[in-house]
This record gives sequence, structure tokens and C-alpha cells, in this order.
Amino acid sequence: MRFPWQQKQIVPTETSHNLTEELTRQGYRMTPQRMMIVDAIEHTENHISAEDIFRQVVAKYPNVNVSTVYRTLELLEKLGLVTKTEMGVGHIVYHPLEKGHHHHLICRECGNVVDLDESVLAPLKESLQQNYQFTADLRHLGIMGLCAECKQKSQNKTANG
Amino acid sequence: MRFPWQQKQIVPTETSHNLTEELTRQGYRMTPQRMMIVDAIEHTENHISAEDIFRQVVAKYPNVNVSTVYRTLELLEKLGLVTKTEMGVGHIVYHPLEKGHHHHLICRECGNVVDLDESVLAPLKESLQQNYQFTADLRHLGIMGLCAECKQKSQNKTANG
DNA sequence: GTAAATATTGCGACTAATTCCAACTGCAAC
DNA sequence: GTTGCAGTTGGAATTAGTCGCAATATTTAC
Ligand SMILES: [Mn+2]
Ligand SMILES: [Mn+2]
Ligand SMILES: [Zn+2]
Ligand SMILES: [Zn+2]
Repeated sequence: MRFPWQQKQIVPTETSHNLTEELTRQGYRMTPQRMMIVDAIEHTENHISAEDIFRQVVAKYPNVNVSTVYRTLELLEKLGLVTKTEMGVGHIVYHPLEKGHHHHLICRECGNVVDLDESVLAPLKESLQQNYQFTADLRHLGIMGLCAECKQKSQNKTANG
Repeated sequence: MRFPWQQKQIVPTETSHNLTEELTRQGYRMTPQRMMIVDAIEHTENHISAEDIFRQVVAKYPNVNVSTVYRTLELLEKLGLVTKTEMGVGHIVYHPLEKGHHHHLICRECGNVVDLDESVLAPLKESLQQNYQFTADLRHLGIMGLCAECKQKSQNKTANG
């Protein structure tokens, strides 16, 4: 198999971030593929989808395979470096935890998203630990529901219909 | 198109349950396909996967298509009659709400599942309503995390390794 | 150095779920 | 009755994601 960076001597930039450091520290190899994937994750403001990562990476190096993207994301998630969250039906995004811990309230009707500090989930997390000895993974939730406006509308519809 | 119940005069039993009543009440047609799908959901103890529903239905009527199963589940979910929950990675189950409201604590390591009364989530639901005017849909969650045993093991591993 | 063992990748096959469309059904209007 | 129309379905195509495996890359043992 012939890899493009062997022919072209192009090396991805930005190799000294936390994700990279943590991967190498734990004995994983920082391959060019992983560098580019990590780069894409760290250059996003907040969330990024697997497809977006793949598009960015494949734009530079067409040979990189989509399964490598998924495998790397799975590894980063296993190591607790990124979270995987469903933000609305079928819309899965990844979030690097070094960019802050928080949650999202997602309206099922209008799609509006409100951010939520992680402290709001702290009582639940504590309660599950105390009463069930269960360490819940509540780091980046997408909580579905109805915003005030859409709830109002749906109640009107029921009353009038 | 020729449907098997047209030839064989076989009509599914159990047509007077809550799901059926609610569908007809809201003006949806109770087709033989929907009867069989609803029948499968109501005869399960707790959870059922789309594939299991499809297998049960297709055993009686080979012509029924899998997309009809998914469409019916989507409809029932939209009407608030069943919930769709991920119980561990990629394992999606449906739960008829008439069979009770509760949640599940799922250990990421050993896969062990502990049931949780819905009252445990009530404070969070209330807090989101009060402070964010957001009506969260917290009816049948699969909360991932680590059970006490697996957490102990993972800590030992980190300490010794 | 070389050889063996391990980690990682690309690739193609596969799976669960969705989407599109033409065909079919049931109901109301005439 | 027939016609028109909205609701529903089957089937094929499509999609996101996973899996097994051989090829490649890197590390370890000697
Ligand atoms: Mn976020
Ligand atoms: Mn349940
Ligand atoms: Zn809304
Ligand atoms: Zn466990």
C-alpha cells in the first residue's frame, strides 16, 4: 500500500495539542491520519460530525478511509477525550472535552438549542452515585423536549382542533 | 399488489388495546400491518427491538416490509405512545409507555442493567422547567456509566499498571 | 543489523435505518 | 356505481456506521 505522505512529504501542522499529547502519552501511535483527525476536532469551535471530519481530512489526503475516522473517534471517546452526543434525531456530533463541559436542551419541534452548564446535572449524578453506587457518564448530553413557545403552540392546537 | 390477508382471510387477534384505540381515535387507519406491529409491541414484557417486531410480523405475513415497521414505530413515538431508547451502543429498543415509566442504568463495561424509577429524574425535569422553561422528555432513559464493581476494577488497573 | 510481534490502515462486505416513488387502499363527493 | 384524493404500503436505492481481513507500519526481541 502506498500512502500519499510518503510520496509528497507533506506533514500535517498543529501536532502539539492536548489530544495528541494524551494519545502519545498513553502509548498510541500518532499516525498522519490521526494527526489530521485530531486537528479537525481541535479546530472546531464546539461540535463536529464524523462526516465533517472525514471531509476535511479527505480534502488533503484522498486515500484516508472513513473507517479510520470512526476508529479514531471511538478511541478518543474510550480515553475520555471526546464525547459522542445525539443532537436531534440521527445528528451525532463529537465534542472535545478540553473545550468545556456542558449540555444542550434541544426542542423537538423548532430545533432550537439552549446551552446548559454541567452543574445542572450534578445533583442527579450525585444521587445516582449515592443511592445506586453508579458512576453516570453525564458529560455532554443532548436533552430532547419542547421549548416554551412550541409547548404553547401545541397546547393551542389541541384545544382548538 | 396482492396482500396475504386478502387471500387467506386471516385477521390478527388482539385488536382492542390502548395503542390501537389511540391510533383510531386520532384518525389513523388500523391496517393489518399496524395491528400486527402493535400486537408485537404490546405482547412484549418491557422492551422490543425493531428487528424483533419485524421477525414476529414477517413470520405470519412474509410480505410485510421492514420500512412499514419503522414507519409505524416513528408514528407511535410521535404520538407519545412508545419511547425509543438506546440501551448500550447501537442497541435500540422500544417501550410502550402504558407499561410504566422508568429508566435504566447501564454499565459500559459489564453491560449490567439496573432499573430506576422515574421519580429519580423528577427533580431534574422540574429544574429544567423552572429555570429554562423547557419541558424535557425524560420518560425512558438509558443512562450509561460504570457500576461500582467495574469502577473498582478500572481503578485497580490504573493503580497497578 | 534481522525477525517476530504488535498496532494501524485501507478496502470491501455487511448491517440498521431512511428515503423515494409508484402502487394500492379506504373514504368522501358526485 | 365512478372519480378523486389523502393515507398507507412494498420495494428498491441510499445512507451512516461497523466488521473482518489482508497489507502496511512501527516497535520489540534477539
Ligand atoms: Mn456542546
Ligand atoms: Mn425500560
Ligand atoms: Zn421549540
Ligand atoms: Zn459493570
